[in-house]
Amino acid sequence: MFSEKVFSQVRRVPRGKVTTYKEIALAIGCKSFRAVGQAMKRNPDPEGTPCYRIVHSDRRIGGYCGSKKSSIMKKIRLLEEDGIMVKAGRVDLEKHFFRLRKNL
DNA sequence: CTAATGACATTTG
DNA sequence: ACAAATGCCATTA
Repeated sequence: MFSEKVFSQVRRVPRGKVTTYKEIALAIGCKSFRAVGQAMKRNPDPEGTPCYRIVHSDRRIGGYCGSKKSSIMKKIRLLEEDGIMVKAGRVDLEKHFFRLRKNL
């Protein structure tokens, strides 16, 4: 399943690190960042798949579940628990960006 | 198979 | 920075 591959990448992300939909998509082998997000929505947290570590490429958090603003708050909370400071829906990708692809 | 949608990305205004 | 438009892939109706 496509989602399974997505989850695999997310699990590879260590604590205190985040990754982008694009990276995950590329790491999987396609360019469907959206399909990645969908996989999350369909599976919020199957068994150890912290989707809150997934952020946009613009340093935005985006959503998490349900609406938007209300959901990012929870994401921020979880990210802070991991040691990632989030300000106004922005994450320090340069500090906590985990590269899934080996070569870069 | 086609149409529509989605927690997106990128470009343009 | 935001809005709109376009592209791309997967899933669902």
